[in-house]
Amino acid sequence: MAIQAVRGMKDLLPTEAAKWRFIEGAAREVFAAFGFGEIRVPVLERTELFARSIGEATDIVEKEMYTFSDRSGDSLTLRPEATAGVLRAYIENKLHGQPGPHKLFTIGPMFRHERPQKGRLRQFHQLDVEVLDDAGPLVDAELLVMLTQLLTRLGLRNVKLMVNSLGCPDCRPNFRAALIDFLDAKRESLCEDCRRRLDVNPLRVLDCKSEACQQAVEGAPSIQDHLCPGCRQHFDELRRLLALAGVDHAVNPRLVRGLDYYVRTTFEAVAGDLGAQNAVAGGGRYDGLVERLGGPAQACIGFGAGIERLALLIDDRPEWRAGPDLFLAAIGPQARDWAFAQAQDLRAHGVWVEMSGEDKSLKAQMRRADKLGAARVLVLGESELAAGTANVKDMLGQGEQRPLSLSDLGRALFPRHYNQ
RNA sequence: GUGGCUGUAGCUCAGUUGGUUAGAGCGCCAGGUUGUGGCCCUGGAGGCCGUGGGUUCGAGUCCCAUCAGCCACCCCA
Repeated sequence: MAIQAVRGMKDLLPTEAAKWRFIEGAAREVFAAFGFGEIRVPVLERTELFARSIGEATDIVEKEMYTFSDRSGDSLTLRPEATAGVLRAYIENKLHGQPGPHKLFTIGPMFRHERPQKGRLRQFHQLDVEVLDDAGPLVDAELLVMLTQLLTRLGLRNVKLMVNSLGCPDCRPNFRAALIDFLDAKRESLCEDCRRRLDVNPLRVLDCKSEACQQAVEGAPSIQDHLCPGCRQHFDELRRLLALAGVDHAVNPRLVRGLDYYVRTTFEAVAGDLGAQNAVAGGGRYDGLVERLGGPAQACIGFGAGIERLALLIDDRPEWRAGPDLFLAAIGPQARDWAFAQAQDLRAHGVWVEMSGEDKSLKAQMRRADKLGAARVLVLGESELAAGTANVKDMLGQGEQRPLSLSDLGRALFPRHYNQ
């Protein structure tokens, strides 16, 4: 029995990888325009880092992390998200000593032991963006503009941006208390999960999918009515700036986040045609986190976007399947030797060349060239070799052929490649 | 972690109430003029019917277990 990939871990084949390069390339360009620098951090961190940042009581930390002891007995964890590691690196390398704000992005795999389904894998990949040491609503707005530009660049329509404010340590407790008061009276009509949530994380009851809960939640107090003046002003300013930048969005007072560290601005980009796992990007402000991880008190904001989920929304493009620039169809040992040597020279100039690895009939070689999607084929036999001239066939059009001197083939066919 | 559906050729799938050598389309290979692809025709290769047990004279078809995939719950990107 052949060995299979670990559950929830997927191979990325060349065609799919091309799509990923497109996504990552677009992200790099957009992020660069907003002044973000790349940071690469380890995939393994000390378990404690995530317990402290994400929150002990979250599902992620409680039951979804890949945690193990290494050979020296340290408890390590494959990162379930990127922010904690980036902040650790930020603090450890004392980047906070430099004048801020610091804009960082990273791209890579995350790991969560969940049951796989559409848009959800155990190893998945995120584009992750963080702005450190900036409290203002202007950065919040810029981050959302950047996300919007990225989605546009990727050709994604039918993605909705939802924003909310979660309040801060000053005002959230009030809201929380009001919410618990309200829900407690309806405890009986809540689903089993939500009765548990009521004690652990009452905000989550708000976005429960069960109909009973949706009804019960009808008329519940809204965080939007409980924001303290500071949070209120922050949120209003954010919305004003979003309007100025022309960013379409909706305020969703029930939008909550699964990680404990979020405060104030939170947001989520939701794709209409993705099924149940429809959040394609999500993030928010985490002002107290750097301090909690042992750094200075600095306000920060960031978001993560799921590459797999973005990829599900993007159709293949023909340019990702482009074929060789030239196929060398050689007949006979001498022609094959010449073609072999010529191929290496063309490649040294950056031309994509293919030739048949075996001594096949010309017909077979032509078929091969066609299958590969070669733009042109050079037909080369003993007589052409002797004459120093061979036909080049255009495979993309009607198949016209024209004779070409073999002595400066590369320069004649690919002047751009040869003139630099 | 819970529930439902699915697992037959490289891919997409047929496979009658359990009954001989398991099929199709696409793809692949070769040929259809001696040195020219795409369309067409002919031939060919390729399956421990996910895996392990069981029932039966006989299992791709039935039962159990297991693994994997999909979808949903949950959670989230």
